[in-house]
Amino acid sequence: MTDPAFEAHDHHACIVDGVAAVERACVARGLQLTQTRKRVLEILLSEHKAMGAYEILDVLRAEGLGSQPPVAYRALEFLTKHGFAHRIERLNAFIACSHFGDAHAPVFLICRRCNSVAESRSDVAKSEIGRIAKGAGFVIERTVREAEGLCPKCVEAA
Amino acid sequence: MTDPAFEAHDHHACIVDGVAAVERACVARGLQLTQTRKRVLEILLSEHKAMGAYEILDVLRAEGLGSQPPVAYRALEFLTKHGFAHRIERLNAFIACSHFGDAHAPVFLICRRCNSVAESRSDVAKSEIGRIAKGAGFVIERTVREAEGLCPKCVEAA
DNA sequence: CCTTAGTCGTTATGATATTTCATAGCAACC
DNA sequence: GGTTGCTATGAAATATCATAACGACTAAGG
Ligand SMILES: [Zn+2]
Ligand SMILES: [Zn+2]
Ligand SMILES: [Zn+2]
Ligand SMILES: [Zn+2]
Repeated sequence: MTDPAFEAHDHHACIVDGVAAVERACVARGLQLTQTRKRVLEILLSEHKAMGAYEILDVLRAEGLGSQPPVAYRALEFLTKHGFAHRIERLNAFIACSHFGDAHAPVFLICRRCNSVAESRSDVAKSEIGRIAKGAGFVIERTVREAEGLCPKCVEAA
Repeated sequence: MTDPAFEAHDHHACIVDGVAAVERACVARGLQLTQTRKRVLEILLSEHKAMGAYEILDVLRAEGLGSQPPVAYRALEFLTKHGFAHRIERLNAFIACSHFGDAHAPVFLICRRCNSVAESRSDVAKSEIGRIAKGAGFVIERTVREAEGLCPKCVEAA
């Protein structure tokens, strides 16, 4: 078992398919994928890495799509709110969702050497954090599960 | 099964015992629990809530123990580095460790209503995130596992 | 036309974190 | 005693991340 983010793949298709899927979802759910929102999604899809809000803003600014922080944050809020992107708490950064579809509780593997980020989905109910919460009578609404370390390539390189 | 953070307990003992345990550990490991470090630990222990660095700094400043951000951050770095406190990524804030002792991979339950935070320990190797990483050939060095939701009290109140 | 909800652009501000350079205290060693 | 190395501090500036607030624009529905 390997992960797209950690191995070679047709990345152009990654981007095209990702945008198309979100476009379909927005139509289906009556959401407006405005130009800025779409562009931010493309920027996030352009690499399997997490990008900071200001890094994204730099690109928008260069393209004349906005220059102030709220422009980027609003687009990111839209994308994360609807599950098209995720926020990586450990990095204060964002990444496009790579398990697109329904709502899910993502798990991230973050390589500290090459900065790649892989997303896995997981069932909170069956996870350890779910078990702990249940035992404590705690009702989970959202989870943050991120592991930092070395990806297969970087382990090999080291 | 319940959690200290989520139920009534002798909180004064919580603080005293917590400081005493860290003092012993510092002696044992040859670490220096300086006045500022000790005071920051006490501040963190004073509540089962996460506190922001500047919130802590305000207290230090009022007591003449330092007024600049690095003063608070250095003490927090010391405490987190040695496992006496943890950083809650979701909140950009810090909390005293409540499972004091050896190195561990903490799991946090964060109540969004009353802001209490409970810490559990867990074995990464046996957790879902560990299983996912293993399958991907990813070597974990650190994990962030935080659940946000409602604690037992707040569930009942709602 | 008018209203309303959503979006957008901008200014200003707040909150969090790091970098940099300089200094103080202390113990080991010669 | 003087030097060296180490750890902790102090102080200033800067970098990074995030939100509040307000007015203007626009599309959809009556
Ligand atoms: Zn996802
Ligand atoms: Zn890597
Ligand atoms: Zn702990
Ligand atoms: Zn609560």
